[in-house]
Amino acid sequence: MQGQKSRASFRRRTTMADVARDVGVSAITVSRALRNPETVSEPVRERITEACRRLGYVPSRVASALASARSKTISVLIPSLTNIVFVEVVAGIKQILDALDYQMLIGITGYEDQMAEERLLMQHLEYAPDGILLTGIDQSETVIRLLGDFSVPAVHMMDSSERADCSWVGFSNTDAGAIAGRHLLETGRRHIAIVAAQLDPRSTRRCDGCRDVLQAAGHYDPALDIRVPHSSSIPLGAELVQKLLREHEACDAVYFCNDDLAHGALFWCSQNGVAVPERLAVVGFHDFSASAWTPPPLTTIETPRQEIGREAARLLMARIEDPGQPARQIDLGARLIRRASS
Amino acid sequence: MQGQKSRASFRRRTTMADVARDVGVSAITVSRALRNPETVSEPVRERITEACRRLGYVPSRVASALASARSKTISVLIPSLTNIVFVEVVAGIKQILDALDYQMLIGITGYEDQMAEERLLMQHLEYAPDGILLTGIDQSETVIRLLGDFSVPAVHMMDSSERADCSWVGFSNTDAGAIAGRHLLETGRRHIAIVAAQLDPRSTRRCDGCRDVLQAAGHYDPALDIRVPHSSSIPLGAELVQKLLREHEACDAVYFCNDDLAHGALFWCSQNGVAVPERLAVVGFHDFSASAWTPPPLTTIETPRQEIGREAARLLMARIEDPGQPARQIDLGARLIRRASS
DNA sequence: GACGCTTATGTTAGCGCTAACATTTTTAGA
DNA sequence: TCTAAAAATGTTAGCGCTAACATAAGCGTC
Repeated sequence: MQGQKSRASFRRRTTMADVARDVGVSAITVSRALRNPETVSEPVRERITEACRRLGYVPSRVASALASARSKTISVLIPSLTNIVFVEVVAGIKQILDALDYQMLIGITGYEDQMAEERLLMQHLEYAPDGILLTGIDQSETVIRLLGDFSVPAVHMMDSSERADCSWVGFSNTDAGAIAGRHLLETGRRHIAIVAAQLDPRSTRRCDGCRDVLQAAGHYDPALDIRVPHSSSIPLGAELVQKLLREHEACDAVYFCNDDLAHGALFWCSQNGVAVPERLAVVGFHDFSASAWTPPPLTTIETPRQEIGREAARLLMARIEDPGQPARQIDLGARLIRRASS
Repeated sequence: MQGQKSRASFRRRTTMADVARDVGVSAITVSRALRNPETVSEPVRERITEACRRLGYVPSRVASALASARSKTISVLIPSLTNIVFVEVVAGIKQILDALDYQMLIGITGYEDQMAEERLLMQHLEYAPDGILLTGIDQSETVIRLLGDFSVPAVHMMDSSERADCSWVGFSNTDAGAIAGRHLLETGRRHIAIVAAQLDPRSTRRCDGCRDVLQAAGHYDPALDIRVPHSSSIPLGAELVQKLLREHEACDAVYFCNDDLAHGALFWCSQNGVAVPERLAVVGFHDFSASAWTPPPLTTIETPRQEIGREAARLLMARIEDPGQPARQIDLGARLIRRASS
């Protein structure tokens, strides 16, 4: 317990000054040896490295962040941690951040109103993140203004936009929905239901994209456009398909805006003698790992979620390095995976 | 662009001193008004609150952390972000932290060796976390020593231990495996396979628990104890069950140490005419949400993952508040969910 | 009305590090 | 050999906040 300090109750941590004293150089030299090794002569650098190890020195990021105005931290705001879709995005982000020695703070917006996102952003600004990754492109004016006021670079994920003044990495949800609609029309379906849950701007756009295609072909039936606010799940999919078939006998296809709804529908159909795709074609969205194995395997729209996370993180890092850089937009697309359910 | 500061290129953020100057008090009074409102007289407090809002003041956690030696941050070390099991634990943790205004840094150990965990811990110590949540109880001596040296309270999750000197929240993987083994024996199975992937100490313990029960009953066959290092997935489950049935005709039951393996097995069986449970009983582990819907629904061991996250976070917070507190152990148990697959 | 006692606010210093500039030492070039 | 440039290291100050210790103001009390 030597080296006890009055302020805190625990053993005082070894500081850069301790290492400097040990080696016989100034603190800034230690700082340089650790951050820009090439600016320190080799013999000194080696003695510093050795002393760090010997003394068990662990640098303080907190002090570093305060002194340098660089926290080496970014905030990631996603709607949910239990939805595997966003977790995969986060996993992609983390891959890139780990390599660049950045940390990530996660904020959960919870599919709530824009006010909630503003509050969450303000909380995260307290941590002085060097950048922010946001889900979707429908942030409020306040959010945009806050980001500007605090000069925090931001990249939006999982959607697309025409605006040239914001950076995003994602795909067009509208186009992706349209792909599903076209596919069902092309396979001869004429009574196509659109079923969505967990209504956020992105799933709404996916539905609208599909609807527009059906409408243009003259096969849109509003009674088959079912959007419920509940959160997306397997049981909900089972429940909704059951209701749909009971109330709309003519319905011969369903586009679900999430694979888990589609899985629920497929399980229910296989357990209740509804032939898929003969009686009912099913298309999902996101291509979850189980979708290749459901009875029957699910036709769905694949979205490059990890890749979106990685690219968004790369883009954000580039903008942190060089804040003058113009906004960039990266459309990674979404594509139809055709399997036996349609 | 008024208020430009020389050091950083962006607009200088409003500080506590700015607010203090505006209101005509000292900085410490502003600090108190924000952290311990009851220690500041009402009129002053109101003027401060108003000035904060008007000036768009956002406190700096970085400065606060440095000055107070409390980062209001904890580190959570988990093996993987793509495995839903750990994400659910994290979701539980986050619930508690949000309410207490703590943030979480996530570290991914990647099922790797203990050295990797040590390196990761050292990295996280740079952020001066107020506490750490670890997965499993098999950390190396170095990890334990580091935590002691830096006086960082730790709570282990997802497993149990006899040791009274460490805090954990979880369940006995050994017992959980034993439950599966007993269940299969009780339903008359005599050629029970144990199949595991992603071998970490916890899944190994789950297998060993099952093995010991089979052994005690005289029905353990080492040839049916199959443990592969690959990561757990649906396709792997399908592949392994196929191989198993081909090579061991007598086998009449399988215990999988993860539900996704079991799902793969069930899908393969249903697509290849293997009757479950008549020809082959299947038991999984973790009770994923899809397990109630597979063909047939899967018998599995339910583990309270969100609850483990919540309780672990609560326990950690209690130990941060009062470091003198003795270590506590909370066994939340694991229980058999019997469905049609056995 | 001087005494303690509480409540409200202020002063000072410093958390551990790094930016900016200053200085010294080395190296290269004419 | 001298000079200029480059490389290596140091000095100073301060990031924005809070702990610890003043101090001042209110308030009853004998």
